[in-house]
Amino acid sequence: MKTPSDPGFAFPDWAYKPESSPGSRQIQLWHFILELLRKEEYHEVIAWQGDYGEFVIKDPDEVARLWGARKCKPQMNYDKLSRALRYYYNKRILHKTKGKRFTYKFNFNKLVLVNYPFIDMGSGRGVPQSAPPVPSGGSHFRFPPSTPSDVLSSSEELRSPGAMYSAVSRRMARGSVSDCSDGTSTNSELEEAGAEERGGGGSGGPERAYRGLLPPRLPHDSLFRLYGPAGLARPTPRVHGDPLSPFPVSPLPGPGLLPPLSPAMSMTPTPHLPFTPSPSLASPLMGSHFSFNAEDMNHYLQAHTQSVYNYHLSPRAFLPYPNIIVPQPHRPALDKHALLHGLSHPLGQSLGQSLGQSLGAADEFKFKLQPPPLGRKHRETGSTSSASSSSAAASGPFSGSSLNMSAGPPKIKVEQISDMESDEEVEVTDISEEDEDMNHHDDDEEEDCGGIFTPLSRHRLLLHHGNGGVLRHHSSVRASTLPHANGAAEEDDDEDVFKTPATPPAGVMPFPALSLKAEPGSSAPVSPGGTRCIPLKLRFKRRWSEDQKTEADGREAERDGEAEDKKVRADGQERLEEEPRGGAQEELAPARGAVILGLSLPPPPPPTQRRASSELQRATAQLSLENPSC
DNA sequence: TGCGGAAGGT
DNA sequence: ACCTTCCGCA
Repeated sequence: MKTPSDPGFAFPDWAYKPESSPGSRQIQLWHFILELLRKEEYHEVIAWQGDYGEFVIKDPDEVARLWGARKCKPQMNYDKLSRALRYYYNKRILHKTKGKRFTYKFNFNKLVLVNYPFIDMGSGRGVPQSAPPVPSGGSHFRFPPSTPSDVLSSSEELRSPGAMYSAVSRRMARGSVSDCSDGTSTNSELEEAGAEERGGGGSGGPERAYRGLLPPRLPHDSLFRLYGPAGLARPTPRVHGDPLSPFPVSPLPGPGLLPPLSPAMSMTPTPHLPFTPSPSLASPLMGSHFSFNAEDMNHYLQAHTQSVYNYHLSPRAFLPYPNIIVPQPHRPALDKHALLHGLSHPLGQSLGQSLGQSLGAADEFKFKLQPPPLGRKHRETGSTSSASSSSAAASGPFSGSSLNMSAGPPKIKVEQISDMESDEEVEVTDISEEDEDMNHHDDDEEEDCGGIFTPLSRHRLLLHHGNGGVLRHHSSVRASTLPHANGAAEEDDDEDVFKTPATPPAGVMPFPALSLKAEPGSSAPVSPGGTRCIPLKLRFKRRWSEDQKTEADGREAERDGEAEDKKVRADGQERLEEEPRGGAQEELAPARGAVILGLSLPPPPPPTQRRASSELQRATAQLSLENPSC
């Protein structure tokens, strides 16, 4: 199949195809939905609601019309659109919120938001509820078990928890946009509409901010600092450079090596990933997740919610943003790495591209994560979730993140090892798109890809990177080995997704290699060599130790929240927020961090965290929804 | 309303 | 692969 190369790392197709990108003509429905959700202009027709990732189609006909316009299918109607949405159930991209009309919920874990930076779920602003998606609890995310579909897919598609973070970041990076890529596109109706509203609305504010989020890759250091490594302490490591990497990159290898894929990536990964959740990823080793301080973690968490973050991004996403790339001036090492990875220069290239190209194009990155899980379906029924949850957590959603790229030498694949049946797969997605040019004007809210990377963003990104890097390695490495710790994992699949968060420990890391750069104070750049040189093992060990500590703390935190999901809905979002807090936090934390990195995120988080969220939200990029060509 | 099979298109 | 279209069932 797809696998291109052997190796392995493959993203789900849907995650990273270029076509999927928002801008592209081939935009996928879920991408489109996210785009609409992120735009205030459309909040009257579709908006985040309640639970994290939950949205309501307020005007089905209009949404269908917009979708039809985007796809040049004038005959589109809600009946058809909803059929398409139902297909997502099996893919686990979406679930239906039972009992609520026209209300669906994204399974962020799987999504690759990458592509969408915009996702912000909530802009909150306008929207009433706004808040969407963010999970406060971070972990909570679980979906409701309900869906049978969960089953799964095995494919790569879904599952990877860990990844999420990355995704987020990526998204940020990307910005969205299609336009960027296409250049042309974009605009169409949506834009039009948007324009109108915007003008009046003021949407500008937040969104713009959002853009900033993503920084280019470089930041890791910065990020790191921000949060302070303190916690971490780990000196070393850090990450590497890439920040991003959530994906994939290569894992292991050297750390430093790879630069991150995309800017986006950078962000994400790093930090935290929460854990590794996925079986695959998570390796035993990892268990620990990376460590960051608790505090740091918390921050992250707060900032975003984990869940959301989990999305994977698609590779392409990165591409778009040229800017993202790393700022750092030099980084020789990176370059090299970049090559491997695909990332290349800072500037221009977006990771994505490179990745694709380098790796081989088509598959671009192949990060393969794991094989698809089989079992889910069976389990679904059970829904059991809770138990699994923990386990799940472990494997969690996030785990996916680990993506790895294989870049260099070490290639680490993330494949599952055995494949057990478990499900967990890791996904990784990256995003890459090509970036067009570097410049986009920021201005636009909508389109600009460029905007995304504003300074602000950068900072944040940086943070992520720092941490992330380390983690990733672990994860990646581990992934291969790991079995799920929990047996439960199997079951959860569905839930997994949501759960993800919980496990803190692990760490997540999904990000592989890339990140690793070193960072420390000294030079940012990690040289590939350098980093690599150091034995990874050592590094891991160190981390591991730390992680373990953390884990211990965090671990239990996880809870499930299964029931909650469902219920939550009923209550409303609010509940969500509350729950998470307790023990969950810790767990979440990692996740969140990711989020932060990533970026965008959903909506507003809970009150406490809101601020972070908001920032994220702001960051959101813009995209154009419709397709001009039609 | 919502689900999901089936056929077909790209 | 990802819908789009159509349709029967609940």
